[in-house]
Amino acid sequence: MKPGFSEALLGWFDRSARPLPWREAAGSGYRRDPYAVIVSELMLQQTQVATVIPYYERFMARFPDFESLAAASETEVLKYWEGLGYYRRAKNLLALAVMVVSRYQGVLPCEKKELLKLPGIGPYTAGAILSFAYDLPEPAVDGNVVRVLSRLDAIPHLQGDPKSQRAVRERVAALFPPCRAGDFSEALIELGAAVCTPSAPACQACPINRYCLAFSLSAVMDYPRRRKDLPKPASQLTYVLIREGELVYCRRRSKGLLSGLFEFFSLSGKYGKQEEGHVRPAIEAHLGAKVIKLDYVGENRAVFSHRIWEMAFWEAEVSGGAGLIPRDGPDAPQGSLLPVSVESLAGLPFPAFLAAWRDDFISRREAQ
DNA sequence: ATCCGGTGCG
DNA sequence: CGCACCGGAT
Repeated sequence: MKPGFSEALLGWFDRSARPLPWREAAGSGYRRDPYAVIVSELMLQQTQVATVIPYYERFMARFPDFESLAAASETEVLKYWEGLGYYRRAKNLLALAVMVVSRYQGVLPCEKKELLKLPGIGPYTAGAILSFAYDLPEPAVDGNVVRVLSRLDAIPHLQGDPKSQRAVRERVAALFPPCRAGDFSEALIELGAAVCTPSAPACQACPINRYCLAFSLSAVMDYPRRRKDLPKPASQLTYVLIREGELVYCRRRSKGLLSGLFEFFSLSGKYGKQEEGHVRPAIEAHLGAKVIKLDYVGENRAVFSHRIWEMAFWEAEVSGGAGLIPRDGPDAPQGSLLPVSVESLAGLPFPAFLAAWRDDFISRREAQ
């Protein structure tokens, strides 16, 4: 690399870095608080900065350190994660806090090998912790950095490809300046997020464009190569928000997609406005209760990384169901419905596409 | 409608 | 190494 590269990047970072809540200086010898780095980096996996900011603020106010988080219930942690997606990250974060408190006396290790043993910590996040918190010259290679380096060297890396990630890690390791490792690491990511963006890079404003091979070849958009996404199979289902008096029947998904989150009663198959004649007997058969009132609410789609759900929403009022429902508490196995009071409904974690409906339902009940 | 993205498992 | 895992921005 020509001389002046890291100076140009760091100078731009000093002028332009956004003042993000997790970039506050830490006390006590760390560049940044390791706990704050973990929370923000777990949230930032697969998720945009603007989305994360309010979640981070609420989470850190409620769980300010490993100890407070380790003592929390999974349901409460998921509630603070509600709407952020990829809920396994929240469960990993809780498990990590428990391990840090029980096995490391509340102090995060500062060795890559140890960090990689913790749940939710892979090569990127380990590098981010080591460079952001401990100021060590460990590469933190995320999608931004792969893109920046792919363009800088005009190497057609394949996004998400482990071989490309490894190659970029080695390249970044060789680029570290003699000091300011943490700032350098963050600057590469910041540049990818703010300047060297995927579809509309601001090359004219880029502080390192004179070092960029793809720019000099007028071929920036050729790098990196995008992985072609697989087709997403669609499935159809029907959700029914069943109310009996001041109770709503919910269940908790125990594995796979959205596991740990709550949902309403569901049927496979999408039954729309015209198919009340199928929905009503299905509810009555499952609950052993009489449906007093049944309203079609609408339809919705949930697009996941690998599949699509096409859904119809109904609301039902029943009587005579409560005696037949096992009252197993919040960790009841998947499939068994439990009655939840309308007041406590807002405190349970639901996937985003149901949370909006739930909140609308609650405000309609309050308006009465 | 399309684009974007780390970790962990088998 | 392919696939499972979400939601918001554009």
